[in-house]
Amino acid sequence: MDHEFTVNMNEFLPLRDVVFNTLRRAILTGELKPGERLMEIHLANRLGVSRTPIREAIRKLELEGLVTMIPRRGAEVAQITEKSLQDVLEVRRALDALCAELACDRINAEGKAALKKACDSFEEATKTGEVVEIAAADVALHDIIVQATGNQRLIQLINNLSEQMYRYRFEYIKDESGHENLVSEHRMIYESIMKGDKEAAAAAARLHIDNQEKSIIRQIRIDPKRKR
Amino acid sequence: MDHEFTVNMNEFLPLRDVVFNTLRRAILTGELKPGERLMEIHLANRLGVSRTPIREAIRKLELEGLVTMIPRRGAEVAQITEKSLQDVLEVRRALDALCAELACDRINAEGKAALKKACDSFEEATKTGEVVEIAAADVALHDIIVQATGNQRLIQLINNLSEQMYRYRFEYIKDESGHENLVSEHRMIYESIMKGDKEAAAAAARLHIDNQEKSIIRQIRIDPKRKR
DNA sequence: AGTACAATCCTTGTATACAAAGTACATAGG
DNA sequence: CCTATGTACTTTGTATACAAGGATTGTACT
Repeated sequence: MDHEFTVNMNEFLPLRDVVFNTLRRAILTGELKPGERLMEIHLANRLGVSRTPIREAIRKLELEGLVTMIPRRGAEVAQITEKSLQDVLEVRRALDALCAELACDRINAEGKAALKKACDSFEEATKTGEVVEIAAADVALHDIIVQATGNQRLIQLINNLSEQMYRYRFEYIKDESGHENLVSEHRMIYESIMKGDKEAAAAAARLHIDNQEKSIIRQIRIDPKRKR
Repeated sequence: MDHEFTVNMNEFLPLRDVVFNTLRRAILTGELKPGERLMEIHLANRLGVSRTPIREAIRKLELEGLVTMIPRRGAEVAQITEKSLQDVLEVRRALDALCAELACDRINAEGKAALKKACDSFEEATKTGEVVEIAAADVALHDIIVQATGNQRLIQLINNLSEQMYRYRFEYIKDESGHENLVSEHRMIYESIMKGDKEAAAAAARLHIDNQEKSIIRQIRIDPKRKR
């Protein structure tokens, strides 16, 4: 089996961070599959570095929950179970609702302008039907809301939790039938924030996650990637 | 300046994990103070290990937000600002409320029994006035609720966020005047969960955090440890 | 006396060497 | 033929060596 990922030497970062980003990307895009072993020497050879930066990167991936350590056996890419996805989504539902509420209070004029634009861009994107474009527009929109909270810890946590589902983000966007729903959900969140209606914004954010959850769970059931 | 922490060699864990736990504990208890540099060779000598496990432990502390990396200068204990504490508490408020709601649905018979016992134990502890004992009873009670959710990700996140405030946990318990409040807040949460009243449980959990926040912020204002 | 420059030391970043443990395979015995 | 044991190999865990960058201190010159 041959992987195609490679280090990006342009980055002026410690090797451990380059390796960390590289491996994380490979895991999140599915290039490294759940259950696959991460063997230090192989990775070191492939990435052209020594074991030290590899090991340090793995420590971070470990704490992030993307790899599982097995004593004396090393790291492997964490399995994604339906349960673990539901756990993540359950937390995200609460935190996205919190984001929406906080954004109501804290978003400023330029944030509002950006949000309006992002909302329109998303609607445009759905019309093109380009999955990648839609996904990007979706991320951009949510990012504006998250950033508007000004809560660094919250921003970090949401980003981390979102990552856990990156492998499935295209799946639920591919489902064309959900597009009108996505658009109207975004509109709902957008309008609630504009009005400063925290209750409505939180409710809309929760509904948005609920629908994503349904979509993702359906995809998993159809194509159960979890081997064990 | 001399630190007294030492490794616990009884543990049958990789050294990196022993070091990680040791350093984390030292940071959370305030033994290592914000802004203090973590120099690898010194730590290695003090803990009787080589630099490798130290470095790997620091990578995890870095991702956990307990240390800050400065390029070519190494790690130092992360500063705690009032803003960062409020950020943490804002997230905890949402997640504790979520815990309370989920616990309403998911707590089982033995969980209920344990919760009742923990609630009584806490009340007992406040009567003794022993700060350490009160803190332990408080943790035990909250832990039962958190565990009752059965959501591993949520459990992990709450534990991590709680840690960020360990340095202040004694401060707000020392404040004797707040004890009746703490007891009644716990009772409120307990009863709401027993009744399965999610709304009330969530509200009580939020109130509980609100009061802790007030107490902690007051402490910080009195004794502003942040140097910069 | 103050400033600028240089040399040295300290610390991190990275690579490699060595030890221990676990696994797999092969061989021998029942 | 199946099982059990031993040996060799693979891989992690830990230590150490080496290189490079930054900071600090000392000295010389203005």
